[in-house]
Amino acid sequence: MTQAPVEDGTSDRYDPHAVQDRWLPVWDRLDLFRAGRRAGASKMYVLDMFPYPSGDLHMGHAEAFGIGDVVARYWMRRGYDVLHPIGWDSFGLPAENAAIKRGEHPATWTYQNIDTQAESFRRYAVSFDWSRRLHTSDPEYYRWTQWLFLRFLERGLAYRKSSAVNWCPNDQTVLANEQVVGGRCERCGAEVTKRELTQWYFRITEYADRLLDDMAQLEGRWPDRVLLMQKNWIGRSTGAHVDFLVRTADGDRAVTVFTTRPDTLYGATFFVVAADAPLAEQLCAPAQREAFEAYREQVRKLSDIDRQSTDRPKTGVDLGVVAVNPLNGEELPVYAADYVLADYGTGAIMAVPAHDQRDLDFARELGLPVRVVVDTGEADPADTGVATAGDGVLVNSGPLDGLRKEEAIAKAVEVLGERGTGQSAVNYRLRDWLLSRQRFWGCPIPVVHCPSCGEVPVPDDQLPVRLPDMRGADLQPKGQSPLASNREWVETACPSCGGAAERDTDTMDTFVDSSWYFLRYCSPDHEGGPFDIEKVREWMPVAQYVGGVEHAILHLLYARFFTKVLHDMGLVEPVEPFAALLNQGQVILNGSAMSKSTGNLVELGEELARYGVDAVRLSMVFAGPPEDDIDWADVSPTGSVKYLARVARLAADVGALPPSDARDEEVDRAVARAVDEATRLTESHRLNVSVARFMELTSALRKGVDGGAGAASLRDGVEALAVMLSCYAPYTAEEAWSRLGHDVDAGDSVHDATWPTADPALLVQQSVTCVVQVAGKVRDRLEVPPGIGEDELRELALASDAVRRSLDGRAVRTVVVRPPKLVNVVPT
RNA sequence: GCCCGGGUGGUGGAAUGUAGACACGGAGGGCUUAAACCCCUCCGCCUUUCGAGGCGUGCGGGUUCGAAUCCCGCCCCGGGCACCA
Repeated sequence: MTQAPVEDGTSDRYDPHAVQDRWLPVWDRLDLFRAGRRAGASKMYVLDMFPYPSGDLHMGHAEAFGIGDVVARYWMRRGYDVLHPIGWDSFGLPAENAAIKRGEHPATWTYQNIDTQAESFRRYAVSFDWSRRLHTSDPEYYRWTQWLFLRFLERGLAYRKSSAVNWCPNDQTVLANEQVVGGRCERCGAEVTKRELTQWYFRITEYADRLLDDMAQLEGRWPDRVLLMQKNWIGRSTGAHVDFLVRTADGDRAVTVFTTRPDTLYGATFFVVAADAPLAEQLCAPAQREAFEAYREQVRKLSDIDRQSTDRPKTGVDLGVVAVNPLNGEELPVYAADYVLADYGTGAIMAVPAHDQRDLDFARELGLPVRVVVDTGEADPADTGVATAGDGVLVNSGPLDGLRKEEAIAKAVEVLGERGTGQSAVNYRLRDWLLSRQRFWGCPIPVVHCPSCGEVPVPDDQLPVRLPDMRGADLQPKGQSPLASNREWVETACPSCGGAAERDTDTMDTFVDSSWYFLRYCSPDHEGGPFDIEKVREWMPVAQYVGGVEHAILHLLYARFFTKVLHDMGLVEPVEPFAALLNQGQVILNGSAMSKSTGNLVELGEELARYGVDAVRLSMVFAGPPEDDIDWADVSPTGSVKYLARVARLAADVGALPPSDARDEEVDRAVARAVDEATRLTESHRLNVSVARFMELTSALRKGVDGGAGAASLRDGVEALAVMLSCYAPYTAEEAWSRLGHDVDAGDSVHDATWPTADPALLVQQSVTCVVQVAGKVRDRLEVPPGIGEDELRELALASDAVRRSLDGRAVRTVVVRPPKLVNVVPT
């Protein structure tokens, strides 16, 4: 598989593997990337989303960490004290599943993979500060995950409730809303079903407003689409809570609904309760009980996917009771239906078929009346089947008649308020974060269930609640955590009364672990708390976060939530953890995602063996903008190898030139231009264009060498190139640096060098190409001084032969002059 | 269905008043006993008297002296949400 080194036929060979073998041990010894090395320098935190240890690194890691490394190294070269840590998100389902399959312990599998990945990262030459390495499955780490959980519990932000939850029948565990994608389990793809279970939640909904409003700080620094996805996911809608009185067999009962359209209250012609909500059962008249239960059974059998399919006809059942409209006293029939969701709003709605499509569909299905109360100028929904949701003038609405929609909403809320039957309200699509999992390989929930004291938190000084070893035990998922079968572990003394009690047997969602790891990196060995507040103050927030868009509404939302809670606890200063975010694209192959199961796969290890680390890294960034997907079938690592060999050859040639002070203005200008542009381009993450500038500079320097240009200029130019390239292709840059005569072994590494600066005087061009257009078409090009005046340029342009020829005798109407770059001559 | 993002040579992609930088790929040439490596030239489409001319950034309009870029309407591709009242 390994290709013979590229023979360049001239003075020097460039063998990428030999270069790697030469410099890697030297770098290890020089310890170049430890945060805090540059005392007094400004601090900068550059972070890559930490990996999950499944097998060795793959092409996706190479892309993401390659980009992150360019960013980190760039700021190091710019003189910043950069924190660029690495760790592993090492709890989680895949470890457990793999372990079950291989009959191994999850820890064995996990830590073996971590070691493999760590060694691969080292060879891939990512500029990590290895002294801060952490694993979320270490007791030293999860002790503090538990500590944080207890703080959330104290603040009422962690709680247990019984509810219909997402259940993955394959993984045999509950899932958070965020982990259900299109009705399927995010991990395994199985269809998710519902189960009524008592589970632990984080009250993330309490932070919904701040999660939404603080996004203003992130605008322009996070990708727009991530902000938009979070905004839609939180889904704030404003409207009103309205209290209806429902006449049940057991007497009258107030039932509140949420609506965004209180203005349409007079158009309500029926009332609907979610069939699977406890409320439906409570309201149901005895005579209808049998029909209701049959319907509810039918609903429960539906999978989420079927239930959510949009073109399914609306179904429901009459509950045999009526709800009283608080505005006009009208009695409305009450239905149970599955198009109303139990866990959004209050699980009950007032139905206004004329102005809501879903209500209209239901009304037409069951032959219920449709009453227009907002005249929008459109045809009657009862005839067309199309509800009118737009603005208009209120009709058939008593005191609201004649008002426009917005006015009517305000008026309706006012009237409801006066009568004490409603008020304005805000509702969110966001649900609380279900964090408990019925699986083994996770952070134990530090709570004890005591028959007399109830839920008792484990005292801080008894943390961590260690995950028992359970080597050899059956970890097969069976619907409750395997921990439950370990009686020795489960049975414990109540921390409060000392009586016999049982540990909570669930473990936490791994997204809890990853919601604060970036804080732990600031002081990874801290023992007095999850992190050293002072160190966090020094480094946070993360200046540049790099990771995939797949975490747009999972990890990124949770980490933002955690940071806000910790801010409220006075532990963290910023309210946002990640000041800037870069979403790198995916590496795909022949148009589709790489996947082991379909065999559509390129192994990173093989590519590295074939082309070398630098060529793979360079190909990744040169292929296109960082945020775009890369189809590996379209890239040419061979081209990258050739380019890197050119650089090494150039450095050898220039390094061999006899010492001289001779300069060359043309070379100096080319270098200054490249430095100036590459600086801006790297800083704005336009890495592919930056590489193009390096290639141009390389060609210019080659031309200089072959043409006998001044040695001092050539030497400065290759040094500048080596330093800039060191962020992109660290091995080759070091090799070039060494060939220029730097004693790397003695500590003079290119990775400790300073990013070059461009002399502004050299950036001023002596002449500029001015484009001369006639009627907007380019007819001539003139070389003019950059400071040329408008009048002078106009005359010069009008005197051009090409312009005269093109005008062909026509008179000139106007001349647009934009010195020094453009003249547009407009004929009549 | 609703909400985003995007359509530029054979390919990946550059370009905010010169469309196609930089590459990949292709053609031709140099070096070589030969090949590889390396170096040079050319490659959007059409016409051409070789001077140049016409057409071109998904399609159709518009604004402007000037539009790949801004606006309107379509078409296609990708992504997010999906009975959220």
